[in-house]
Amino acid sequence: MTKPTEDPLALERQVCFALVVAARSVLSIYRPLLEPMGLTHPQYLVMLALWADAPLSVGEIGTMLQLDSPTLSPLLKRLESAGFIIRRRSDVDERQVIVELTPQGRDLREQALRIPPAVVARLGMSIPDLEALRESLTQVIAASRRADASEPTS
Amino acid sequence: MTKPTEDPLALERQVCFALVVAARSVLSIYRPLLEPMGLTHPQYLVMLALWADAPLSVGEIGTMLQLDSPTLSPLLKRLESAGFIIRRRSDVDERQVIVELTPQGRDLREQALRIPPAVVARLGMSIPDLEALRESLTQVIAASRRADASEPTS
DNA sequence: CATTTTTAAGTAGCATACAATTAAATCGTA
DNA sequence: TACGATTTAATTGTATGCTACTTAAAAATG
Repeated sequence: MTKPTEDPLALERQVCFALVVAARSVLSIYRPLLEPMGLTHPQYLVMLALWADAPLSVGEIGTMLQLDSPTLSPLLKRLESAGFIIRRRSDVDERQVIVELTPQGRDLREQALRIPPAVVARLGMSIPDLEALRESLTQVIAASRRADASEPTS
Repeated sequence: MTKPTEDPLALERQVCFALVVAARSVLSIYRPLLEPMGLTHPQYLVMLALWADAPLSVGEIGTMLQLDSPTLSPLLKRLESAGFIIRRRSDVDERQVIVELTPQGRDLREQALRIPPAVVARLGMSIPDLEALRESLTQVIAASRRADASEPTS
């Protein structure tokens, strides 16, 4: 029974504040689980994309993860020096860089299978609650994308 | 009617992926609105905390925003050189640094009042939907904090 | 009262994100 | 076919976040 504030700038009313803190909080649960695998969370997301559908171009990974080349390029370099992926220029279109899994990168999937259940266990939230949250977040993502699309280009 | 995948590592099933992308997407809506004020989103959050309850120590801001001193220190320096805040050592406890608003920082609140409605407008989501989302996120934050608290300390 | 422990900020180093720019390859079209 | 426009990555520079460590001050303890 918290008294509702009328202040529109109250921290506890800001959806984006809740969003940012929730993301950071959940990431802090992933971190110790991913660390033994030698992956950060963004790197883990790239690996998820590759396990689902390798090989992928940098651009395709960017579309799937909503990340740009300035973020992906150094990240992919680190994944390559870790031995999980290989990057090569496409023969068909030399502008594109194709990202492929190494056997080592493929093998990592085995360990990754333990991550989602471990996260759910540590969170202690019900699967339906998490499902509902994911649906809700997907709506926000769609809404944001619409907003971006209609933004006036200078 | 998307066919549900049985793959537990499918990107579209990862709550944390949705969380991270949603946060980034909504931030991209704030960015052009905050830029004319000369604020980034984390800086905006610090200002919200100060508008609500200045003066605050660095530690108090960290508690409210769930941020540590390594993040806050440089951020506060930038807010200070922008002329929005002043930092001074506490007289009572010289370990603490007290953050105070400048008149300029106080005045900025006027412009900030336009931010929340502008974000809601651009998102195009209903207030009840946003409220429900915020509630849901607050649950996740609480769950994460419990998980962190119970984490075995090495 | 002296020493140890704890606490509050800050610094150093690393890994994202993002805006702006660059470089190279491809495409479209005259 | 030549050439300007577009596309794909990468690079540069700035601002978070986080881990590990440092410094200084306050608190606790013998």
